[in-house]
Amino acid sequence: MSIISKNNNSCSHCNGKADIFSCLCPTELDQIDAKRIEVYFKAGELIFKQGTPNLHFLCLTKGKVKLYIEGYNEKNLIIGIVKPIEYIFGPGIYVDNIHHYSAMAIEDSQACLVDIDLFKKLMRENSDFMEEFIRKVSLLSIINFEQFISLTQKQMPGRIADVLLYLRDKVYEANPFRTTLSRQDLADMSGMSKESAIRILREFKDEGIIQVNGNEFEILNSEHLSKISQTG
Amino acid sequence: MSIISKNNNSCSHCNGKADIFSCLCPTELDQIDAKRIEVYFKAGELIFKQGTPNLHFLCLTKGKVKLYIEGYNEKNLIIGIVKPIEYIFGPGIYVDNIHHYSAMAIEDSQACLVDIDLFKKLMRENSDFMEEFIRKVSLLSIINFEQFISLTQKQMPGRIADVLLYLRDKVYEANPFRTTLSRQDLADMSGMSKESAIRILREFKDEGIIQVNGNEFEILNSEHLSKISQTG
DNA sequence: CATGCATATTGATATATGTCATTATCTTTG
DNA sequence: CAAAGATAATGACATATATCAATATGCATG
Repeated sequence: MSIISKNNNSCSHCNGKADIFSCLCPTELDQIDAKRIEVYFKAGELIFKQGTPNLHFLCLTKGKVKLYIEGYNEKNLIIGIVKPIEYIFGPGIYVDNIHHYSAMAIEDSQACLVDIDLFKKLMRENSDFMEEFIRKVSLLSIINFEQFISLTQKQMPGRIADVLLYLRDKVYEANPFRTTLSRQDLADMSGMSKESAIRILREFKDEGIIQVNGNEFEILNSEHLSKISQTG
Repeated sequence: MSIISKNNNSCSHCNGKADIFSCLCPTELDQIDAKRIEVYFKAGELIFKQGTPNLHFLCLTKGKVKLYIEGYNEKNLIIGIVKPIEYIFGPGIYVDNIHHYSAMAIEDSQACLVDIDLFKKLMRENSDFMEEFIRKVSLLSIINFEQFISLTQKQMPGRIADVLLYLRDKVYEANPFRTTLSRQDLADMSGMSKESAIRILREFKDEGIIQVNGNEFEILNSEHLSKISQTG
């Protein structure tokens, strides 16, 4: 991981896409610009680990990152995949300054790190910015509830369907899509064993609902998949 | 449900226990006092329902309330039990003004309803208050993660153990404790069928880990129960 | 190109958990 | 107090899911 601060890109460059920062005036953006650190991560590299101090607010500008809770018996639960330009920040910021999940690059990635204290200061000074932030936190929480219900009340086919639809609609925004997530990752997203995930994928393939070729997936029958998602 | 506004109690009366409001100055508290509505709910009454507009921030002053997501096939997932003096507010406040879970009194309860717009206004004006609010939201999120891991990675005995420890330590703060939660509720807290919950409780009883008498529970072997919680 | 290592796949089997039917217990109500 | 309705408990059984072992496939490395 290599650190390059203050390169030719600036915060205002990201600003167009990165909604939350559009609440900040130029002076405020400059403060962030002056203190932000730009970091590159290779695919597979750990960005931060659950349990370590949470010192930065992170803005992903390139690549993709998986967020996962490290649970019991070496099992992980992937709670989301982040793509540019989106933010990575944990609930620990205002509680205990500890990361409550881990983040790992699943593609070569680039991120800006903003000092948490500066971030908090701007929040206090700019209530539009603050409200946008709360909106983001709240949205995360709502998405969380959905995954919660999916994992606790649906059977395996429904959960795999949810993962496939999530990847197509929210992560890759394409169909077919090629993923760098392993089968183990797909299992960690749907709360089941790797073998079970593979089996369900094969069933979907046999039924003509999806096409699978290594890491390339294509959803052929969207309606059927949505129905499986709903009937659990 | 009967509504009585502006009774002899005031916000400052609750203030001592209700940390978040201690950030407000008397003038601000008066604004809330002037607009708050005090409501009584009988055990079993619905306080608000998932999907309906979220117009109030709620402060529970008496009784107990269960928060639950209404999922598929009439199945509910209880995400928490609230006791006085704690707050009830959903992530919808800053997103879509919709309740994303339902709330039901499980004991005769009393709550103060504060208009969401006034609440948001105070948040904008008082950044201490705002930070306390975010702290609360974040804490909820962290607790959520824990339940998430419990439900997705532990087997039934571990999940029931978690529920029992939660009730003893966080809800009733007593041992033995008497609950108004039904077996179905306990099942909804641990993501399993009512029958399974009953079975596990009986096993714990047979092994001398707990004592059960109708709705009165006593944890006899705390260490063993914690171990079960940890080994999943 | 061969070798080794990681990942993916498959099948057989064990286990956890849900469902259904039945009985028991408690609570309310007339 | 009896009857009825809810809730709780139990057992038999079906099914979903994990585990384990074996094999296959892809991919990097020398």
